[in-house]
Amino acid sequence: MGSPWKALSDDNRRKILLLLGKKDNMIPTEIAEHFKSTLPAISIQLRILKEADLIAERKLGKNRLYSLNRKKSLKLVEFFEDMYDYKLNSLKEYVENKEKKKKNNEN
Amino acid sequence: MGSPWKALSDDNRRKILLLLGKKDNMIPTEIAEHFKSTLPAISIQLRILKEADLIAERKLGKNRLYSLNRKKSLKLVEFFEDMYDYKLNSLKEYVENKEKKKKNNEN
DNA sequence: TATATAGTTATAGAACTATTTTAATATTAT
DNA sequence: ATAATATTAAAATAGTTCTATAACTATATA
Repeated sequence: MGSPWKALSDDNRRKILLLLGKKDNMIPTEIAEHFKSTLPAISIQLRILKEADLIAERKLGKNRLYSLNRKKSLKLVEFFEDMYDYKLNSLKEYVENKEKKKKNNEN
Repeated sequence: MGSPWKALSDDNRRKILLLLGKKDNMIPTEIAEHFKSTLPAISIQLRILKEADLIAERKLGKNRLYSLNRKKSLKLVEFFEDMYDYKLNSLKEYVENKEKKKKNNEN
């Protein structure tokens, strides 16, 4: 398991996360269209994000679908909570509800 | 101005931030006591955190006092908000109140 | 002024990171 | 089977980061 903080430290990787925040189940080719760099480069960034558990990968035919792992990102927000000695329950509840809704919508 | 995400990507630097979250106005020597590494190494980590605007430096005699810049950290939480398309007002208000209290206590 | 203290800066080596090009693999379609 | 497509893997290169040691700067004190 790679460090999620290292994974977040790259501009392109954070941009990928924002893309996946807007749209789940994107394929590498589609993601690469938003960047200047090559598909192999994007593939590596996706692997780093996956190894940091920030995104999830699903194989479907010859495609690989990538989606945000929202729960992991929440873990990172906990660092800021610790820094402020503050509990951020509202965000947790919000995301957990959103996850449930998503599951229900997936046929 | 250095990248705050790069600054956060190092374990020791995040540990420094947690230390400063518990106690403001720490000096490098005091911070270094919490680590295995040398004072020059800590000094460089503090510089990186300062250049990322995550901490503030104040000179007092031959000492340098370091404190968290809570507002900057909040900016980073906004990234997670963007990813979730969610506004985290409660945390903002909390930290802003805390800043005011701190200022009032500093005679 | 001399000395001690607190801290930074310079430098060098090891380890890590990112990107590109080229090749390899897996799946689907013909 | 063969070709086409989507994607990862490998190898080479370039650049960055971290740490330690040594040298330097600034302040305080005797």
